[in-house]
Amino acid sequence: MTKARSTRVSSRKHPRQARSNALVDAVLDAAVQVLVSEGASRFTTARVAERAGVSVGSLYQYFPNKAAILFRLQSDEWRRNMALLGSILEQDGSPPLARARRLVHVFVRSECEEAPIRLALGDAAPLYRDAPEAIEAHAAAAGIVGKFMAEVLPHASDAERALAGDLLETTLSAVGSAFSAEPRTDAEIHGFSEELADMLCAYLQRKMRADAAT
Amino acid sequence: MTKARSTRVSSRKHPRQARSNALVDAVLDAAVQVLVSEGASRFTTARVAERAGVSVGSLYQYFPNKAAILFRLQSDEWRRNMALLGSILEQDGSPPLARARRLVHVFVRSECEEAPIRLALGDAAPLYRDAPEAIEAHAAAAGIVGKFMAEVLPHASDAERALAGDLLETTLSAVGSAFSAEPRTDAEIHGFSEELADMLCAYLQRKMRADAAT
DNA sequence: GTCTATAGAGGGATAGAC
DNA sequence: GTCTATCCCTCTATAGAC
Repeated sequence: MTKARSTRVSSRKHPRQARSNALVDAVLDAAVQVLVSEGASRFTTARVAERAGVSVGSLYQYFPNKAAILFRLQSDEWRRNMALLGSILEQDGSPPLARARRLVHVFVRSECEEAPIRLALGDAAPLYRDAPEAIEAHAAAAGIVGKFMAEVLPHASDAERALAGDLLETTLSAVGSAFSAEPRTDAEIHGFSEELADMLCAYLQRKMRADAAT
Repeated sequence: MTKARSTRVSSRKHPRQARSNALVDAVLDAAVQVLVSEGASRFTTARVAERAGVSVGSLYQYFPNKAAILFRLQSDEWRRNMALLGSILEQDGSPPLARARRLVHVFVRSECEEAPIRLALGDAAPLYRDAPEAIEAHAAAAGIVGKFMAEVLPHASDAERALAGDLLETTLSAVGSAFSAEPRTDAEIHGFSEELADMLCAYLQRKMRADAAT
């Protein structure tokens, strides 16, 4: 039993990247707890170790330094978002705009659920934007989105598709993140998602009309 | 003469909020220099004072603590963005969608120019999101955008207008910020702005059609 | 493998001289 | 008003016992 008191923070779906050490899991869970409950500036190795019920010494045997813990948390989040993106956008069968709309709803809701950790992580982690994992994640996303765009705009040039896909990806990610920065009710989430989906679909439909008129 | 070497960083338009102390200006300029050249984690009162050519003691006579310096930088940025928003969106004469498009171009370019400072500031400032100045800035923005929306969607309900306006504001701000996180060429800035403007206009036009069919 | 104890560095803020 | 010197605290990371 961990010391986890009342605050349910890590929704505990995501059964943690297969086969790790129990201590590593404890540290990562504790890291999330500390980040959310104490804030980024009070995120220290000592506090994480204490909350995890292990000693700093042990912690440092599995993580070379503090940044490595934060980085691992960030990587996990990237992986989850990739999985989400792929699983929804690649469902053949339903029409493209329906898939896009569904993605918006699921993604925005997911962002809201993980907002506390995401915000604290953003404060604590001076952006791993250039890390290989980040490049890789972004490439994967671009691939999935690219496939989607090819389906939607079959006659457009690669450059046009890339630009449009980039705009969609950036918008979904940035707007979802900004919206979830404040606590939201279910109704707010639904209403805003619907409106955001409207915007993206209006844009896509305009593009599709132009593409069809080739 | 300051020690400022080669890097031109603060575009030195914005003649610094009327009537301040020279020392305050020196500190704020130095703060930007340190933030951009050394990064958020190395932003210390000692370094700022050194770069400004004053002592820490003097610095602390004008700023109660380190956070106050960062906060002042942040406030200044909010003010500038408000001025930009108002000056473009409230130009009567040109049609609404043209103003919106122009706003996108100017705003994205502005964001790119100030990206280094904005990024570093974001890393350094554990969220001023709830500060009165932030609330105030956001309220001012909502007012300007609200007026614009009233012009564009005269028959819509207040709630509908608020939702649409909120989406536009959030999108412009969040997407502009995300886009400018990486260095961009002039061509990239122009192309992306045009595409973003297309998206926002496609959304607005759909809304306007629905509004006209009341 | 895991612990305790601590070295070692850095930085925020202030006291008191000038 | 401005400076120098320094206090005190926090934190990372490791050394060495068990």
